[in-house]
Amino acid sequence: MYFECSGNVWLTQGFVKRLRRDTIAFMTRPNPAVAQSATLAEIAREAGVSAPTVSKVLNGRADVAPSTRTRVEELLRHHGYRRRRAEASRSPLIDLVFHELESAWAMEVIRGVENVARDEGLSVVLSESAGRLTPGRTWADQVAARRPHGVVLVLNGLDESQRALLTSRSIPFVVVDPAGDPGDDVPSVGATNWQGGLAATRHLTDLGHRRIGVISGPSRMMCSRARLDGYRAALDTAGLPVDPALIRDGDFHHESGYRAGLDLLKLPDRPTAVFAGNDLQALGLYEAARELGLRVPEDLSIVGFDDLPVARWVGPPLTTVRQPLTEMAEAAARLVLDLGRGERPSAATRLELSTSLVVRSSTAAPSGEGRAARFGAGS
Amino acid sequence: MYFECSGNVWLTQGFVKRLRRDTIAFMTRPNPAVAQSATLAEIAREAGVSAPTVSKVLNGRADVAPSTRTRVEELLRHHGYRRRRAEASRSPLIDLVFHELESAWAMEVIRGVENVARDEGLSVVLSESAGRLTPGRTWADQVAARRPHGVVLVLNGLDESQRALLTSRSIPFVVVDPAGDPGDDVPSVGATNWQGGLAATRHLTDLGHRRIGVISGPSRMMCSRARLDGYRAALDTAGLPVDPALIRDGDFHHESGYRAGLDLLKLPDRPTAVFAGNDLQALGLYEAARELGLRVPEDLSIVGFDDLPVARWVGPPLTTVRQPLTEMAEAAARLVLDLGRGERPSAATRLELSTSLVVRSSTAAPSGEGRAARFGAGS
DNA sequence: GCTTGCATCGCGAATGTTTCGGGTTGTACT
DNA sequence: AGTACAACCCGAAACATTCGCGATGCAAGC
Repeated sequence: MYFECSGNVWLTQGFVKRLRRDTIAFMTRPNPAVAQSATLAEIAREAGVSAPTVSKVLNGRADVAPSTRTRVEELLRHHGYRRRRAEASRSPLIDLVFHELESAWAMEVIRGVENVARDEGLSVVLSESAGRLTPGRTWADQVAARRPHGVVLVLNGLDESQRALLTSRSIPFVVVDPAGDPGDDVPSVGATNWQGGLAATRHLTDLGHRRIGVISGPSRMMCSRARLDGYRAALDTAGLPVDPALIRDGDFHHESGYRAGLDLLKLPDRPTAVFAGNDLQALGLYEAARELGLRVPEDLSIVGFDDLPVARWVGPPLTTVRQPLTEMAEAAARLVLDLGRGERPSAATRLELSTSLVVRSSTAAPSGEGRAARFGAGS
Repeated sequence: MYFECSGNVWLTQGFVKRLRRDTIAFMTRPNPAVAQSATLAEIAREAGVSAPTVSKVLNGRADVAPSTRTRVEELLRHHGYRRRRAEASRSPLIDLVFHELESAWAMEVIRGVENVARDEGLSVVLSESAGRLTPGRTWADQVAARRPHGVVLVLNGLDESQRALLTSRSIPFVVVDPAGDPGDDVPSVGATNWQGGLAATRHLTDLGHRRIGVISGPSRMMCSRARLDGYRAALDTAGLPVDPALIRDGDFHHESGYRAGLDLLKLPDRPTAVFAGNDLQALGLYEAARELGLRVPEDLSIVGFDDLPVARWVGPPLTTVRQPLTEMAEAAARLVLDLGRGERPSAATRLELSTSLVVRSSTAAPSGEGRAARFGAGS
């Protein structure tokens, strides 16, 4: 066995032993200047409580009076307390918290985090923040209690108190596809949604479409807005007007794609193509088109977003913007682990992986217009 | 707060306190007859080693001489050692181990386990057993190290040594949809696959189909075989011959459904209906049918199995056999937790949830035959 | 033969954690 | 006012686990 000593210097056992004997254990004594910070017991004494109480504070147990808790926390912070034994008391875990555990979307992310975790010998803890837990205990409490190496969050919003909790326990975290304001100084990983929306729409304008509808995601989510703006930019570039009547809101689920689709397709001057916002909404749109007897892509071109596995499997295979969800999750996991090792600048990192258009068979030139169909439906 | 006392009797705090005061703590003393089994320290003394050494044995650390290890293990077994404090030294976790983390299938199972876990204040640890870990450490080692309340397994096979490891750490486990021999005395949760295959096929015979193909799953998996046998039984009941030419093997993935579908549909006397074995294969079959210009359900009826969310979303919506994956996973999770509490007879439990046919729009009466189509394709 | 290098094994002491009984306080009911 | 009760809070003691070191044994080199 070897001993690692301050970074990259390795000492053999024999050397250490000789050194210790020769120097009469002078150098190997814990150096008070480097200050192994106080022990739990010392903190306790100073705070005028018992060791178990301090332990409880550290572990976020419930039965500590708020006043005591703050006093102890103060002292802990002041002393820069660190568990003396067992810095390995971080569990070999990485937490993955979804706001809502649904759809194939989540699966891709899970896979990505799983991959990285396995490489690092860690396991993945999955939780959903939406449903309520035992009252008083949020996901953050549970996460803090198990001391994982890091947390990957897929949330709509990050509560300030939860964030403080993680920070105080020095558990690093990264947000995937954050919905919040971009002003946040939270490290995050996303995709180039704007460019994706642009590419999707430009693909349609390039095919010759002039009336292009869009079903946007929830407007509170940044990614929806970015995609929508990409759509607008593409229309603008092509010299086409942005018609508010062709813009519909959805919630990224199948059902809303169906409803918004019916709306759009029943317009007197219906669009010949629709950018569906995501793949699930695109599937809903398929259904609406079927119901109205419209053929895809002959009568209606459709572009999705995400490139879920199912996009390849539906009929006709869906043209969509590939969002590298698995890679994004991998990047997030790696980033959070690096943060834990202190290997990254603490400057908030914002990583954006690029999207790419995947052309399949759900898009074609508009048939009813002046220009003849230029492309067939073949894949 | 209430105190539970031996099963269903609940005592109020006041009552307990009064009792304790009045009886001068006589009755509430730990009863030596109920024998809190030996502590770690006692075991250590008896074995002639120190407490830390026993601790290491318990936790499977490496640095214990084999002879010492066996001696201590012997004593532990002999005394029926149990952690005295901290029966809660089980982490508030429940492990969920997949052989392969793929497809929407897994997502449903995850959701089910998640639901139960949240109710119980536990978190879910997800792992995949297929890829290799750091050499020498299998999923079972990791699971054993974190002492979860239970393990839900979704595996093809359960290694004997891994099983022994879990048993020796008294970590209960349950297998979902086991692929192995039914002779196993492992508690498990499944679905009525045979009945499902029967119902799917009978639905087709009832519609008037006479040539019904089937794309089976991997034959080593019990569920595939059960579904196939259900298919056979249904044909038999309807007085139809079982034509081996109409039976194809798949691997439950989209691609194999496509290939097998092409095979079947190119037969000179092609089937008018196919039971696709599962939903993914049904989607592959859709694609094959599209490619050959066959309409579903007019020219070809298709029945799937599983009822994944996507089954509702494809065009036409897929008639399929609903397998209550989420409920199965919930049942498995509950079962494994009950096992951990010793609330179930140790007799191996085999739970089978029932499947049910969900008729959508991918099935109709055969059109080319004597009897006219009786049902339209509308949903 | 003696030293050196290295690995294995086990312990003492330090450290953190859990259990669970008891004190204190606030509240509702008599 | 008195009683009963439950919530809340804390600590002593019991307990498990880790750290660092020493002891021992083996093999190679001088």
